Amino acid sequence: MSLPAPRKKRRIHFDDDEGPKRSHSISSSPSTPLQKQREQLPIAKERDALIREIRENDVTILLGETGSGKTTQVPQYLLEAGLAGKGMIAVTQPRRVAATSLAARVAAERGVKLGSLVGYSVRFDEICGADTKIKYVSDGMLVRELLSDPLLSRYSVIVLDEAHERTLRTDFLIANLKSIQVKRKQATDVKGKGKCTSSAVNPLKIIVMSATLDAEKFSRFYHNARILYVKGRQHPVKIFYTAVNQTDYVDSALRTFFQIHLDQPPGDVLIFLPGQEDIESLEKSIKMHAKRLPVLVSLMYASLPPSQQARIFSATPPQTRKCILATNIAETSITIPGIKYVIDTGKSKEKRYLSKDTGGGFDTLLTRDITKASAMQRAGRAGREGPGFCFRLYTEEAFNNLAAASEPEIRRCSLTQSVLELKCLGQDLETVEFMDPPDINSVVAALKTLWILGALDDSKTLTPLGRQMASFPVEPYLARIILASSTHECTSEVIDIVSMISSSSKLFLDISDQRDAIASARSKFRHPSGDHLTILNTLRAYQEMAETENKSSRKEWCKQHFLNERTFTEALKIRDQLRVTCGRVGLDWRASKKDSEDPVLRSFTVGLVQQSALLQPDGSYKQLMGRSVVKIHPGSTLADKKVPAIIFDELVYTNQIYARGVSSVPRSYFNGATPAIPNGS
DNA sequence: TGGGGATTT
Repeated sequence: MSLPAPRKKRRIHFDDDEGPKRSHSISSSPSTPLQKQREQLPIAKERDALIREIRENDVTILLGETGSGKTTQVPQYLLEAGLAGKGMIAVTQPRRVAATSLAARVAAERGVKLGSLVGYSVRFDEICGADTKIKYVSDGMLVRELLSDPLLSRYSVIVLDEAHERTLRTDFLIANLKSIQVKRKQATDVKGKGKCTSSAVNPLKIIVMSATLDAEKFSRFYHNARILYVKGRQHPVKIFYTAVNQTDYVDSALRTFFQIHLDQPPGDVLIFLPGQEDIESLEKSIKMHAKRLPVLVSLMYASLPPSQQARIFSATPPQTRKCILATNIAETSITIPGIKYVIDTGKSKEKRYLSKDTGGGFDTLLTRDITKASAMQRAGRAGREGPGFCFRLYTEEAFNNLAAASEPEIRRCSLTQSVLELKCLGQDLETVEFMDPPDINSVVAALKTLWILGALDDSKTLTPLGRQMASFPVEPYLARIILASSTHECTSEVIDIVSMISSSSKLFLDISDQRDAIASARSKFRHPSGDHLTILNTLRAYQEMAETENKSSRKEWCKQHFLNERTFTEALKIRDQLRVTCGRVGLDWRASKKDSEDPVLRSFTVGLVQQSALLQPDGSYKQLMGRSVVKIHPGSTLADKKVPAIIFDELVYTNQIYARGVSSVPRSYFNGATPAIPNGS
């Protein structure tokens, strides 16, 4: 290791600052009755004013600091005030785990069984009944509901929580709810005059809840809707900045950690870093310098094996300080108890989709400065259980120059799926009023992709094929592959692979210093054509093993092969869902050409025609549709192989443009794969 | 030779 031991004279100097303070709710003592706890929440004082405002206005913006209790209390206030009427109250959340745990909490507060008065609905998991009035839902779930019920008529109030996160799906809902509210108002007016007796369409109330100062923007979008503020309940977090800019944030983090470790009272430390590589490097440095002063180092990032993730929750032994090195997974998704000190490098990795008019576009993954909102969120992690400290490895001036909030996803993501969903609702992304309009190039790229996939015709009209594609809960290109498998009679195999690809957890675990062992453990699954059929082999091996083995041996088998069992369990749920959808659109999911790989690869080529490249005379791969030279990702079974043509699941630009999820196909498969393939170029 | 984080009738 090249990092020198931290020495006194090279201490990093932090300026003391009385500025931004932020922290989180005090967890209530378990002996207090739930009703008492409810009354003590900061929002309880505002109850009557809140109900009055919401009753009088169609849209309300609620700016509530963390710990105010808005997410659990507002729906109950609405219910108690009779504002739900005959309909339901929906509360959207960007993350499924939030939706399920909030529902459980609110059910407990009301003393009812989960799934009766209070329920939740997320993918694969719904606990609701005929008497459910408050329903916590993932934002994606409500988008899907919109496709079958364009007026969302079951709901009388829709609460969009965590709106400041600006997920693609929340923005999609914000835009649609605005026009739904108008339509439902018109329907109610007409009904009131006795001209309509059919449906029971009731007016819709919208409540947008946000934790940052974006409230004005939400208000402007909804005709200057009233903004209500609710204070949070927080422990103070003292913020420190560096006196000068740091050039090496990993080295700065190391020095700062030891300054805390040597000089400061007990308390665990959480260090925010951009990615796995920095985390592993800092882990080595800390361990090397911590010989005499015990430190328990644990790591936290999404692709870390679950068994190692669990370590961050273990109790810290006496006389030891726990130090957690994490990506921004610890910013919102995971709460770690016992943190008193936060070290913030001010960096994170950000994925951004670059649409190219020449091809399918690609994702970039670059280390960037965080936003002010993110910096405040990180600092808040030090004050959950008591007063805390946050050391920012940048100057106060640098903080002041950070962007207030990150760009909404609608300006960073591929819009292919959203355009298809809007087409199903009879709308166009070009004309729908969004809070932040998408980049026109992204819209054009999405339209082009959908046209190439056959979802839209030459006049941008939704085709029957496109409607079928939209009914599958996977990305349009994967839906196209499933539909193509019907022609090639291999839907069974294709659905197996598509389920694995669309699982959110990575199948192949990676531990940097065990790469050789990993490669040999997995070699038996390897298929010569590449990653798609290798995934199929792996799934088949898992299922064969799972038929006879119990839970702990299954876990052991996955560990031996460095595979993530969560990927299999999630994929099997997705597969069930896809099989049901196949039945609904008239596909036979049992169709199989046993052990014949050609039909499978032919089906994939239909959906991946935009994600393909041809071998050039100089040995490089160049996009079939597009001008970029791409390299096969080192993690692929085809890395370093030269084959005439490849198809791939995605392109990621880091240092080079890498193709991931790669298979080799004959060039002839591209002939007539879709009507859109340019001749001979 | 390399992987921020969510999510889908």
